[in-house]
Amino acid sequence: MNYAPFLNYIKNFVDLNEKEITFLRSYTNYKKYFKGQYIVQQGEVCNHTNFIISGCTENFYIDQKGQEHIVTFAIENWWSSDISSFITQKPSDFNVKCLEDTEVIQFTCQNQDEIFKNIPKMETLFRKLLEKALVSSQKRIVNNFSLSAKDQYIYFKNQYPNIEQRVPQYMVASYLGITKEFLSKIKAHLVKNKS
Amino acid sequence: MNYAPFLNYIKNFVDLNEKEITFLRSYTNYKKYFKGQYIVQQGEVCNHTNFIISGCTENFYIDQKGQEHIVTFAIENWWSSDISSFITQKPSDFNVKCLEDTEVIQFTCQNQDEIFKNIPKMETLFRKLLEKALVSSQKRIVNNFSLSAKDQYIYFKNQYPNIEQRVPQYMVASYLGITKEFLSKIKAHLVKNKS
DNA sequence: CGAAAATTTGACATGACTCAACTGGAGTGG
DNA sequence: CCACTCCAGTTGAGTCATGTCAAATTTTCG
Repeated sequence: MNYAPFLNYIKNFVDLNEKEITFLRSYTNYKKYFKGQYIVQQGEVCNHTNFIISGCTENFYIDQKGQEHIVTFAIENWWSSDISSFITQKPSDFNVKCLEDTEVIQFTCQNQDEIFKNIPKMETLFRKLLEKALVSSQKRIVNNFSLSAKDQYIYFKNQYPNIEQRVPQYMVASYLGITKEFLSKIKAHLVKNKS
Repeated sequence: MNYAPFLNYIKNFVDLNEKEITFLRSYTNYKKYFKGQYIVQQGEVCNHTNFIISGCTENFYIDQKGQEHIVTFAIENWWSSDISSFITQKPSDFNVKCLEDTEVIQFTCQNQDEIFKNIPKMETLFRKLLEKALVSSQKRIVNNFSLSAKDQYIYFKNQYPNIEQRVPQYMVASYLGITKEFLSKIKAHLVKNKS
């Protein structure tokens, strides 16, 4: 079990003393998932928020037509859960699935409340994380408005340079909301006209 | 000046005692804007978060091609600001403009910090609001993936029944990310095939 | 090596956009 | 009260970005 990356991450934002760290440890736990395993399954309640120590997850759903859509990826030092299900404790509309063997630090909804009650700094941290997540979610909507599929792909590559090599291309297409065939054509076009 | 709706709103989530209410009042202020007035202008820092007592605002930006895109509307009991600029205190990419005469309760970034420091319940409230905002932002991305323009329009009408009558149709189109002409055609089609 | 999965390519289809012309109210001023 | 303009909305013809489907090719991995 490998707890240090989690504490290092937190240290970037707030300072915790020994007692707080001990508390935090006792209200979180380590878990290892294997490639292909589901952390959350559509229809089940998402019981944990997960901080990724190593590995990679996708968050996707299946729509009425049976088509799969990837909403987010998450890698080391990111958070992964279905926040909607987690906060309401109602069945999730999404799946969270491991694309690689994945180690996480996780906590339940009740434990999150305990942590926030006992370490208010942690609530401040989470509020700020949520602010940032909201900004980047809005940014994605804005890009959808203004950018062609090609430009959205370029934006994605710049913003998440580490992800493209780790996931198959058809998943990138799904994340961008386009077909795998069309992404393939975009890439062919980029190779021809640039570099 | 009309402060009660703000307190009523807060009372839905947390209980504040007299002292806390007094504190809150002294760290927020009331302001009235007129129809057409800008609360935030693209390029300026968004100094305030605004809670709308009465009226209606739009949050929009102008893209490279000079085209206007509405990102959000806000009406009574909603929050209105450019959160990205507010939290970073950097120039905003968006405009916030009043579509009607609009009364708000507002506070600055520093005052928000003071409020959270002195009334931790308020930070909890904001964390929860941010969670919900993030969920609905993600929901919009998901709808973009799965729904045709027509179905997105239907969804919009159901979710925001109060807004459509208050803003012109071309703004609804902009919010949905489609052209006004196409929305007009969608509506004609809906009238013919249903009702 | 062989099978399955992922990617590429091409022909064709379609949802949504563009542009331009038209309709119909809502002022505004004479 | 009419004539004029302005703005929002409608309609239609043509176009373009992206999707669909199917076949061919490449990569991955047991």
